[in-house]
Amino acid sequence: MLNVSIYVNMCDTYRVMTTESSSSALAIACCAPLERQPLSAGDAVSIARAMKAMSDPARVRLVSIVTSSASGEVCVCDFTDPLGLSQPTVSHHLKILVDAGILHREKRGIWAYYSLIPGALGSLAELLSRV
Amino acid sequence: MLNVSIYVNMCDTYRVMTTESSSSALAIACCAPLERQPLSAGDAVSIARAMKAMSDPARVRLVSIVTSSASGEVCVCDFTDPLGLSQPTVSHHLKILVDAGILHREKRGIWAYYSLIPGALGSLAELLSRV
DNA sequence: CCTTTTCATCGACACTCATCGATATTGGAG
DNA sequence: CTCCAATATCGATGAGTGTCGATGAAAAGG
Repeated sequence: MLNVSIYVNMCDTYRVMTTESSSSALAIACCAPLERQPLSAGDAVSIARAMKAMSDPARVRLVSIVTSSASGEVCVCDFTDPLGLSQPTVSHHLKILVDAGILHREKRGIWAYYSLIPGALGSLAELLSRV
Repeated sequence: MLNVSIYVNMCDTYRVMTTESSSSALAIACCAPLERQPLSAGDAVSIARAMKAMSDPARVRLVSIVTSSASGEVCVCDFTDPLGLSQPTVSHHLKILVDAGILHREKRGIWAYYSLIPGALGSLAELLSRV
């Protein structure tokens, strides 16, 4: 299917004019030249996906509880009470954080222990600097 | 209304036991002590809100186009074509980025110029390090 | 075997959000 | 003042998401 843009502005007309002939029209146009190549659509999706993992207050607190733990390992039952959320909801958020590569899950006996993947938050911050 | 937790686990029972009497039950429990205080609910909401602003691929690309611009100023008409989105949708995303304190909007004549607020992305990355 | 405990998954619901077309608003040009 | 171009806002809609209760899965113990 063809991607047809309905919204047409004169700004694009100015761009075509300036690249093909004179540059006198640039002064009154709004089009700004690029200094470097913007992020590709794929890179933007990756960055947005990583940010979305930390875009919920419950998940931010989950990560905070892990980083605040002395042992670095926290089991699910330690999350439910301080957050005031049900156990299925906590498990749901933990899964999102694991899928995003932020938390690590290790099952030992009955309990599931969650720990922070080293450098995960750092690489998340580094992604922001690349935008 | 009273907040009643339906989900009850023995882990909490262990915690009460250890704080009130001996600590022999701690070894078999899953409860981990805290090294420092986790983020408050309010702080978590603030951080999550900031992250949500960058949790959409279109908004990530919008910011990237601004930072890639030689002049540092980009008008709306420069956003629509590379993103393949309609003009109302682009305006919608730009408003979210402005409200989040990431972009600055300046209306000059017919056009609206958007520029990056200095240090906005840096403080966003700094927020992550505080989790 | 059966029971208990922890945790994940499922199904459903309400709510939010990204997107668009239509319309309003603003500012320049004639 | 009238027309037009650029942008913001509105209303609607379909997709996504957070939340929960109910249920399933797995492990430990009797």
